[in-house]
This record gives sequence, structure tokens and C-alpha cells, in this order.
Amino acid sequence: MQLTRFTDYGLRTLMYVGARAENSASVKEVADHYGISRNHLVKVVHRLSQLGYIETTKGKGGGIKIAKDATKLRLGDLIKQLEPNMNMVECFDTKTNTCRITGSCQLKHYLFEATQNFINTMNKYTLADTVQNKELLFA
Amino acid sequence: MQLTRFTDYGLRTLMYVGARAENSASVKEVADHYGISRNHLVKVVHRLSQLGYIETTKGKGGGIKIAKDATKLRLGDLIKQLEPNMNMVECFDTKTNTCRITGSCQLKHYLFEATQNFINTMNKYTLADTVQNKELLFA
DNA sequence: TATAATATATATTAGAAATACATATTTTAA
DNA sequence: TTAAAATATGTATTTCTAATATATATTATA
Repeated sequence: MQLTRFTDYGLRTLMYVGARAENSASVKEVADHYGISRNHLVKVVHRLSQLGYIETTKGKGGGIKIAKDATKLRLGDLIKQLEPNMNMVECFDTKTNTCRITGSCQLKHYLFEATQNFINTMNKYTLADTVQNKELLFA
Repeated sequence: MQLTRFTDYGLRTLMYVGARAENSASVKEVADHYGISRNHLVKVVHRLSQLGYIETTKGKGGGIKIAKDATKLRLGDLIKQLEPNMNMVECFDTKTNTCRITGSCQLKHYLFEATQNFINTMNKYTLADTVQNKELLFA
């Protein structure tokens, strides 16, 4: 049970940009700061922009910028949208489920409740909560 | 964010065996019932036996049997022990962590709390709760 | 002693995440 | 107007790990 690096990078990018002056930076700057692939990060940023969390500006002097108030960005919502698959077990997706005991098995209900609690707990916090000290982030 | 099939199969095996007369069955029987690889299931069963959840008997007439009272087997504990990796993000494991903002980043604390809530929720339920109707399981 | 079961180690396969590469597009500033 | 600097996008490759397969060993009983 893990989050993908895609989600991890997405959160880290928002944290970085949110802590920057004017809430802006370039993808290259973020990739360099974390020592991760710029090409991979481009896709994460692209997804964040699709979701409306980031504004991108092409061309010279362009870059990325947070599109929403960091105190309004709930972490649970972010995770739910960035994760490629929140189906905890096979039978969460009725299309591909092959489990023979689905009918009488209660496990899925408990897993659903637990996953919901996971997201709810994360939703107690916002992006703004994640960075305790903006200066320290760049130390 | 998903459980591995290994964990899924482990839970299903316990459910199956727990619903059987005398709480016993053979690996082959369980594998056939779910239509999954017997060889793979052998490893799951082996792990369950290492953890003390299942007793195995070799030889003719042998098989597997639940080693504990199903009403005492909490699902959260099971999941925690069956999952190969409960490190939600890279920085959960200080040995392999490379993230540069670990010092000032609060995300890990929130993720830790949320994961704990996930496990706690599952621990409200036991293996005995998962099977509503033993007969239905084999319908 | 043959058979039916689990135990164990190793090899292989499959799938998905992560990364790399190449090229297109856009915008600005010289 | 053109070069440069940024993101956009599609495809290919690599890497990792879960899942599966294979082979053999061990054990116990009929």
C-alpha cells in the first residue's frame, strides 16, 4: 500500500511552488531542486494543470504558478485525483472483478470505509499546512 | 493506492478456510475455488503460517487449518502484516529517502495519521465479520 | 513404498510506473 | 523578425516488483 511517485511529485511540486515568491517557478527549477527527471515532472505538472491546480505559461519567462489558494487545497482531494488507481482490491472494479465470493463477502465494505477515512484524515489538512517554514524549504 | 494481490489472496484464503467445516482445506482446493495460481497461493499460505494464522499439515490427508479464532483476527493487523510495503511515500523509509525537503515538510505526519486511521478502521472488524453467510460462500 | 500433501529455491513473465527522447508549440525579448 | 526559453505531447525504453511457473525436496499416511 503506497502512493505512486507521480502523486508524491505532484504534492511536492505544489509545495515548492506555493513556497516560492509569487507562487511561481519553472518545471526545471522544481526538477533540479528535488533531483528528479524533468521529463517525468512535466507530465505531473501537465496533470496538475488539467486539474486546475496550476497555471502554466509557455514561452520565455514562462513557468508554473499555483492557481488556487493553498489554504483551500485539501490534501485528500489532491491524492484522490493524482493517484492512478484507488481500487484497493480487485472487486472494487466490477468490470474486471473475477472473485467468486463477491456476493457474500463483506471485506469490500470495510475497505471502502477505511479508504474513506484515509482521505478524510488527509482532508483535515491543506497544502498550506504542509510547509512549516518557507525559508527552510530552500535551505 | 492499492493492496497487493498477495494480501488479497491471503485474506480470501483465511475467509475460505474459516468458512469450511473444521476450518480446514487444502491449498489446491482454495486455489481452484478462486481460479488463481496454486503455486502463488502456496507462498501466501506459507507466509500466513509463518505469521501463525494458519497451521499446515504435510503429507497425505494434510492441508491447512485456521490456527486462531476468527473472531479475534483483526483485519487491520492482517493487512499490515501481509502488505510488503506500507511506506506511503519515499521519505517513510529514512534509509532510501532522497527528498530534500524532509526537514520542513509536514506531509509525512499527516500521511502517517491517515494510514493509522485506515488500519484502525479495519481493526474494527475481524475475519469472522467478513463472511456473512458461510453457505453462500460456496454457492 | 507409493501417493498426496506442503516447503523451498529459482527462474520467468507481465504490467505499470518511471524515465528518456524527440519534436511541436508558444511567447517574449533582442 | 528571429532566436531563445519555456511548456506540450507522443512514443519508446527502462526499471521494478508483483505474480506466476517450474523443479525439486520434504513429510506423513495409507
